[in-house]
This record gives sequence, structure tokens and C-alpha cells, in this order.
Amino acid sequence: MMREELEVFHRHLQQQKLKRTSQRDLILEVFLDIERHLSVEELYDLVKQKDSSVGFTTVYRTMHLLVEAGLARQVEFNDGRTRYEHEYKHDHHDHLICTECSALIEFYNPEIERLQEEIAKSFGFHVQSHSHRLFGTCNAFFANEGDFPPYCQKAKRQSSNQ
Amino acid sequence: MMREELEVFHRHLQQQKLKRTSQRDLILEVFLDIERHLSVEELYDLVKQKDSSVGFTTVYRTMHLLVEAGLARQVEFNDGRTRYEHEYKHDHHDHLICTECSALIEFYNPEIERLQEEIAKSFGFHVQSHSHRLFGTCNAFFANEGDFPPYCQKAKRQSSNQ
DNA sequence: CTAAATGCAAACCATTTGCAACGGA
DNA sequence: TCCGTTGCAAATGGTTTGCATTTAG
Repeated sequence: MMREELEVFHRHLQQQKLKRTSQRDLILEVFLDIERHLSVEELYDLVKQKDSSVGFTTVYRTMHLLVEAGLARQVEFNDGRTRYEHEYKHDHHDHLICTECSALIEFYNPEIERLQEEIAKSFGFHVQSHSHRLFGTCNAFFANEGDFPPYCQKAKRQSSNQ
Repeated sequence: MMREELEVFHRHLQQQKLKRTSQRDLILEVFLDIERHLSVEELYDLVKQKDSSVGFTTVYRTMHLLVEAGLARQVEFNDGRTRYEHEYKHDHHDHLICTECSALIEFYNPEIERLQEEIAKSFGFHVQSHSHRLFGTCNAFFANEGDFPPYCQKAKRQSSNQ
């Protein structure tokens, strides 16, 4: 059976009078298989493993298509490269980003979402999308005890070095 | 009398064993005089008007210094260039950004600020800074009536063309 | 006198674009 | 066939860096 996302993609291509190609299908498939925030370069490397003839540019162009089709969402973590996460039937969420270890935590708070809408409304503003990121350290509270939360990437690196 | 920010800057330079220069002072002065979100290029153009010998690179480097000194804050509006706003003794705020006319509205909501802290705490996370941006259209609700909110840049452009 | 700062040009680097060859519909 | 797509190489554009020269402390 076909992945729902693939159908959504093909429908989008048809509507836009664009063409279905093996490269596009492959890139979408690889993207969907990874539950992680991928940069174009990371995605390109993964795609190359399945078909080394696919070009860098095609991955860039396809990611734009996936965003337009509502299948991918761009996320900026201020490290100079755009990353993509799954969008289709994935609940919206925002991010906590550790400036020390690059750990990424997703959060969702309905009250904040509600307040956002309220604020926008008070300015006669219609929100299309938003980006809410909290930058900080995931281990600051634990530094004294040498105890790290499970998602801390630095702690993982340290323990794997022992 | 000397601007408070200038004192803060000089104290920072001294602490870091860096040097006070006429270029740095000028750039800070020009930056402080403008109550707007400036890109490095815009700031450079303004600085050039007062001293055409100042280099582009120096503006870039000085803005980094101002951020370190707590006098400027970086803001990304996803238009590919970093902008800076005043930080010193300016209340923290977040942004509504119009994707149609680039209008910029600042907002502050204590309840959202509180919830952010709460969320971070629940993850054992210590927030250093955050970026909360609402992207959308400032005129969408008014499109039918042809009535634009006062901050709409597009409306301003249209009326000045008449 | 010494280390830091400046301004220029060149380098960087993620992303985009021009273009000739290719391939869906 | 027609027109969108591909992959490469080259261009783009904001930002950074190398370096010889200048300057603050």
C-alpha cells in the first residue's frame, strides 16, 4: 500500500502541473523514513546511499516542493543551515534548543497558542505561521551534581567516551 | 553629558582589554540614534554619511561587540539578513511580521513569558534567550473593505502612489 | 612599544540559477 | 512532441577572514 504522504505529493504535483520523477519520490521516501530534523546536506547524503546519481540541487528543489505540498516544515536553529521536519499530520510544536550540546526538545502549549492568536487579533493581524524557540542550556541546573537530563547530547558524548 | 550606553560600551571594552576607537563610538552613536531594526548594510550606509572612511567589516565586527556588551540584540526576520535592535534598558518584546508588506509589530505578553519559563523548567532547561515570531498578514482582515491598519507598509506605499 | 583595530580584497558557505541534456505525460 | 526536470558548474549574497597598515593604551 502507498504511503498517504506520497499520494498527497502526487496530488500536489498534478495540481501544479508538475511531473512525478523517481528522484522526487526517492527524496520524499528518505525524508519520511527519518524522524529527525534534517538539513539538506544530511538528506542528500542519505539519498545518495540509495541512488548516487541524485544531485544536490534536486534535493534543495524537492524540499521546497515538499514544503509547498504541506509535507515538510522549515526550521531554523540559527546554525546557518535550514532544517526540515515532518509536517503532514504531525502536531504543531515549538522547540527548546540547547546552546551547549545542541539537544532539541519539542514542546506544545495550547495556552501559548491561544494567546498568540489573541495578540494577533488585537493588532488586526492574521497569523499564517509562527516560530517560537527557547535557547538555553539543558544541563545548567544539573551541572553541580554532574547529572544530565536524558536528552542531553553532551552527556551522551561524554559517557560514550568513557 | 555622556550617553549611558556609551559608558556601558567603554566598560565592556575595558573589561575585555579591547580598545576604544572613533569608528566604534560612531557606529554605536548612529545605531542608538535610529529606533528601527537595522541591517548591517543600512547601518553602514548611515555611518558612511558621517564618516565615509569607515569600512563595512568594521560595522559587522562592532555589531558583534555591541551584542556582547548587551547593547544590541540580533533579530532574524527570515529575509536573509540579520537585523539589530536596541537591547539596553529596552523591554524585551517579540514580533509580528507581515509577509505581505514587511510591517513589523512588537508585542509583549507576560503570560507567555511565564509559560515559557514553566515549560523550560519542566524539561530541566535553563532559558538564556528566546525568539518568538508570528508571521502572517496585517491586512488580511481588512482586504475586503480596502481598509488597512495604520502600520501596514503596503497601504502606505499605495497611498503615496496616488 | 605592543597588541588590538582597521579596511581592503579574497574567502566562505549555504543556497540559487543558467543551461544543455534528459524524460514524463 | 512539449515542456518540466535534472545535474553540473557557475553565480549569488550575506558574512567572515587574512593580512599589511594604522592606532590606542
